[in-house]
Amino acid sequence: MAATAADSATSTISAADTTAHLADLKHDAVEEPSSSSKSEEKIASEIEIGNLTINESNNKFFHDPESSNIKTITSGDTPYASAFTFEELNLLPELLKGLYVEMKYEKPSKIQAISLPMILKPPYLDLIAQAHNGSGKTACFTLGMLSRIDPKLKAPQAFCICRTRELAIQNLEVLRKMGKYSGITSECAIRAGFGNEIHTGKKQTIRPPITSQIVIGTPGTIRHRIRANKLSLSYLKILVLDEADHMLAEDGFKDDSVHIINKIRCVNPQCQVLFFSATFNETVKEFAAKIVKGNHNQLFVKKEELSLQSVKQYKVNCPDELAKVMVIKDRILEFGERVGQTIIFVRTRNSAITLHRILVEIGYDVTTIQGALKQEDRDKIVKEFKDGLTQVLISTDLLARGFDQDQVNLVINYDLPVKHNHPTEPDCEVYMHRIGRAGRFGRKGAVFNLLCSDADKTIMTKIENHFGTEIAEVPDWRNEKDFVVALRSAGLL
DNA sequence: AAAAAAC
Repeated sequence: MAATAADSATSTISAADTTAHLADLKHDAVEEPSSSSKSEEKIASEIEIGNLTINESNNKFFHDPESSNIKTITSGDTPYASAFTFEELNLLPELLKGLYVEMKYEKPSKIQAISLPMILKPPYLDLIAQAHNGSGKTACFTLGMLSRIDPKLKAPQAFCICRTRELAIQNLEVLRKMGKYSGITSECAIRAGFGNEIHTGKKQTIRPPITSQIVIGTPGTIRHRIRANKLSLSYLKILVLDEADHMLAEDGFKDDSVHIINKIRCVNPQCQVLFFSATFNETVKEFAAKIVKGNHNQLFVKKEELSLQSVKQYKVNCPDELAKVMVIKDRILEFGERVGQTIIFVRTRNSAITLHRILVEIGYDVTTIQGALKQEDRDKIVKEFKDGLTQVLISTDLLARGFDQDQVNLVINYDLPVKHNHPTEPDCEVYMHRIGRAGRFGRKGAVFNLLCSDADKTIMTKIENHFGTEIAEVPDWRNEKDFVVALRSAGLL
């Protein structure tokens, strides 16, 4: 195996490498610096796949919430060393100031340490990057975009495509905060104003071409602006797909994403492409690898290691739907409200409306968000929740991915996520994203899965098997004490 | 209507 690796034109780096490692880059593997006498066994293992070399890397240098490994795959011959500090990344002083003063960052998280050198170092290879929920992916690509902008050139140089308008707005907020001292201009490209309202027939306003240096938007709008020649591709240096597995797989999103990428490749073949997500199933992984340019980098996490250690998962058997409602109100939220905010996920818009009505009827005030609401209402509900004015939010999978609110400690799956074309099969990716709304950046959290049929139990088991985890059961849905124990064991009470 | 984006 070592011979094949040495013979190949590829070189391998360890994400755990230190500066001392620079001299060692052509070697097959690097010892984990902190390893004991058993260091021989700790040597990074390499597997040859096609022209790619895989390197299992151990990185113990960051106090990251996750201790699990990120697998580095690199093709091409550019060596990369992880960044222990932001200074090593040769950022402009204005950006460093943004990181320290505005973002209050001290040093790179694990995914930032590994991915930022890959993003920022010529020849600016494409990157497929997977990392845990709440581990700092957004900062990776926002910093990547900001760093690559030529400040003197007032034209779009970076795009970020997001799955929902909420996510586009959230990412723009992060970018502007981080880039506060940089003078770099940015804007959202999302469909303004209307939700699902019917057009009034008002004449369209004539839109000027976009001059912002960074454009963050939803796929339909970006595609439309490009086609209308209002969004230039001529100076584009970097394209980011946030929640990339979703953007490349789901009906409606896939078409737009692929179309935009192809269009960019036509005009601007050397444009760097970054795919970021907490989840990449095997199918999407292969598809993504076909889309990126031949020489590219990949970072992956094993699905068994994707669960957040700081978030405790529970299942609760409920005899019927009413029991679910009672569990939410009288068992979980009774105590849960003291420890932070809660998101309750449901499967459909209708069950969001129904659950909202029932909870209000029995005297419990909640807010609800789903895609059929007008955009201004959606914005208001998100803002109230982010400002801490509301405590409990019911949501469809609209907020399942990417939504970042530190104070969310509790996630309740009123309905388990299932595949739309296969209602007996769980959607494990969505499950992982939902539970990732709690426990941001290593915070404590708890998830309650409410089950009320054999079908639910089967789906739950399939989820447990998929991630190789066992989910603890709350013994009796009627027993308040059982829930106190659960919350306490999650570190929340 | 699974939900989401958007013409």
